[in-house]
Amino acid sequence: MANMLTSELEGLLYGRELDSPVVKVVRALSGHGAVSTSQIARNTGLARSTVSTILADLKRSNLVVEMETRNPGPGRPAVAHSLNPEAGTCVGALLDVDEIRVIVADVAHNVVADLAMPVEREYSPTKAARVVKHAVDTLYKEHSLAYGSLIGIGFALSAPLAPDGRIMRSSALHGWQGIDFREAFQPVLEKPIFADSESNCAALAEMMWGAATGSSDFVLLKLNPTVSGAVVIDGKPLVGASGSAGEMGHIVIDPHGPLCRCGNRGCLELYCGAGFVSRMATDWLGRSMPVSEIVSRAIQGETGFRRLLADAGEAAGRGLSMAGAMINPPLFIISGVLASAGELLLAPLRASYEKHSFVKHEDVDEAHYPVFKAGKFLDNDNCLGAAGLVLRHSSRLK
Amino acid sequence: MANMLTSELEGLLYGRELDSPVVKVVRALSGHGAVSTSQIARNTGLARSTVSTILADLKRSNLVVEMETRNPGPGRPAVAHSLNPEAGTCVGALLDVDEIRVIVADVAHNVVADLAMPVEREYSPTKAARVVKHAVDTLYKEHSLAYGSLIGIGFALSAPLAPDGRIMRSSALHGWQGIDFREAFQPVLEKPIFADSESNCAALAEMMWGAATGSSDFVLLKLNPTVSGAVVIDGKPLVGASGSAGEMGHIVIDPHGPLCRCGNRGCLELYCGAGFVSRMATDWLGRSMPVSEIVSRAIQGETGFRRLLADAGEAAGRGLSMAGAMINPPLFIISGVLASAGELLLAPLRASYEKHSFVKHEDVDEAHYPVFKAGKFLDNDNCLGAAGLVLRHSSRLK
DNA sequence: GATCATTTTGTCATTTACGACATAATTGTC
DNA sequence: GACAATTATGTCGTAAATGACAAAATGATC
Repeated sequence: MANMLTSELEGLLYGRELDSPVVKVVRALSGHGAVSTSQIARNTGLARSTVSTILADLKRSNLVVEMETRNPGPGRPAVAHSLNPEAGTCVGALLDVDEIRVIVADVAHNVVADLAMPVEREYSPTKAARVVKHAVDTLYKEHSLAYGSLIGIGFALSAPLAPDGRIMRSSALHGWQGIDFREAFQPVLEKPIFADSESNCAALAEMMWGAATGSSDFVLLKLNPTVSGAVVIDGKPLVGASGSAGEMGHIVIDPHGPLCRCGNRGCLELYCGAGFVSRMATDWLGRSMPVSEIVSRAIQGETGFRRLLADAGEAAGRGLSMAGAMINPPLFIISGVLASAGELLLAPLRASYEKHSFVKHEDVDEAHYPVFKAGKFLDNDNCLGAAGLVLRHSSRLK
Repeated sequence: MANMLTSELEGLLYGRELDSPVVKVVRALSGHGAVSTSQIARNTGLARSTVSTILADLKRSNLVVEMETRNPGPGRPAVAHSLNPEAGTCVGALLDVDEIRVIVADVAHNVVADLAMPVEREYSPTKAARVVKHAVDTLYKEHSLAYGSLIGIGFALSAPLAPDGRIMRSSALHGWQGIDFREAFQPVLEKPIFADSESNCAALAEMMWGAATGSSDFVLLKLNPTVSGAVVIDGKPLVGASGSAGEMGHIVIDPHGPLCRCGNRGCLELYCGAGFVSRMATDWLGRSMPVSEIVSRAIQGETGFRRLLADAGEAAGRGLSMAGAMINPPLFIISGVLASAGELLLAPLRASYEKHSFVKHEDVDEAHYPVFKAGKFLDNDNCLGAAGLVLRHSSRLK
């Protein structure tokens, strides 16, 4: 049964244009939880009648189920639709420096299973493919899921992926340069695969279910030990000529600054990454302290730690002011560990952005001035987004 | 006769969706000179049959004419199509600080007439509309063109224009903040009007007829007394929340640097604008010298002037490395007065970009590394692009 | 010089998305 | 409780874009 549904779903999703009406509708459904026909029509720009017939097809195939909802205002109450969780499962896999993490989600994007595996550094693509395959097999067996229900696997890569599907050099995935991702992973996994950079996946997660819901243009900045980011234009994360769009952590803000792991001097990462905060804390305390503890101490009111976060926010704001000048997005999402500090980070960040920006707050009315928000996901944004690639099936491995 | 054609053209162009097949075809035709049916199909992504029928319509209305061409390889020779220059005229108008410039071009984008008028600073929108109207009337009379053949007027603004059509504060067009561009200009001109920022128009010109022909993703940097720029993604120049996307001249590269006219410190403009070059030359010579002369002296081999241009290139490269990190475009176009120095500017610029970039040349193969080119238009790029808005009719005043 | 491969072009039946209409289900008001 | 107002939904004819087919016009090959 589930198998039949899955093959139908595959037929409906793949083999189609990347922006065909069907895909748009599924995309809209995969975003918000329960949506009515007319809402989908408004969101996608399609005609109501088109959405209506498509939904009828999807319901006939049991891929979409109805849910009853209340309407606040007058008028006929809307029928809420959502993807049938039983229709299939997706996998999201993160390939990080020293860790491979796999999550299983149903079509409605509820996380069903989660498995993080440490791996020795400098692992090979072949190794990675085998590890993922094994993890998926294990998880499906453990949770008694049918492997046939798996409709696709999305990958979040800690390396740039060029538009042609080739992996570019990165410090995280060593020796992968020049490898064709599809060729390396497709044979082992025997399912449709999708991939994007780790930070683009994170942006996708925030756009579909997080702080950027409903926004199609925003810039994401992730403040972890490494600082990365993504630029989303018109609902699509920018890829770039070599797949490295959004790498804001390595904007050089001081050519005479300290040396960065990337080989340049004075990269933004050195001034607003989690590494900066923990290094400063160590200097101050004489001992090391986990970043999460630094943040919670700051929240509890310890001024020293607050100042550290403010300094990081100041630098981040300066970095984002550059994005503001070039891209001028209506929304900035700040995520990563440091973002859990909330306003302690955001307030100085906003002030610094304003200070270093060309467009001042008074130059424009409120509606035209960018909004700064903390991200919703702190831990598994990239895995979640990778799973999201499958249903959204926006990625570059056809 | 011309009038009949024009009204037909208007009917075909306006009243349609902004990306309807007809508009796409006209757009393709307005770009390259002579294109075959199948080439248009490939460029636009439309089916050959669609293009075929549309072209038939356009030919019947005399808006498109055939030209014979040779084919190099085997196969049936292609029939080249191009817009009929007699079908109508477009106007491009630049509203600058102390100058209003108007050009008239035919539908094939040959410039028919050109008129630059100095105006006193801080002129009002009403004044501007009247001046443009008067200039257009004069030019059409002088060149014995029928006013009825005018199908639309495009404006290049020296101010940000928000997506909703409202003008934001700028140092060039004083007191225009909050004005609805359409409301202010439409009544006076009685023709379809279009508008975009000056630098976005310049980018459009480079994309349609200049150094970025065929590219749909690139970053433009204009090195004039003011330094501006544009970011083109997917064939569309970014607008931004308040219309100030691409304002790269005011990225702060040194928070403790000298004060900039915009009120910040250490903006990029101060290190790579034409103002920087002329200021340094004045210091050195003890007298002022026009930038154009500085450039030609440098070309003739005078090392002092060469060094000045190299310094500007160095700074520009550093600025562009930030665009590289965020956007990672495959192409950078450098235009403005300084770009006439050619490799004297570009060589140090490339070196500096490479030095300050995260993605090094050796990290990727040639195909994934960005190309740096000088722009094709030095003087009237913005006017030309403004006229281009009309046929492309991509702009935000519906 | 005939044949093949190649590329372009136009036509036509099929598919597809849309706009218009009619209908359904609720809230608020008199 | 009836009626207007409002909003959502489904159906159907129409317009439009497409894919498949057939034909045309060349260069290359034997």
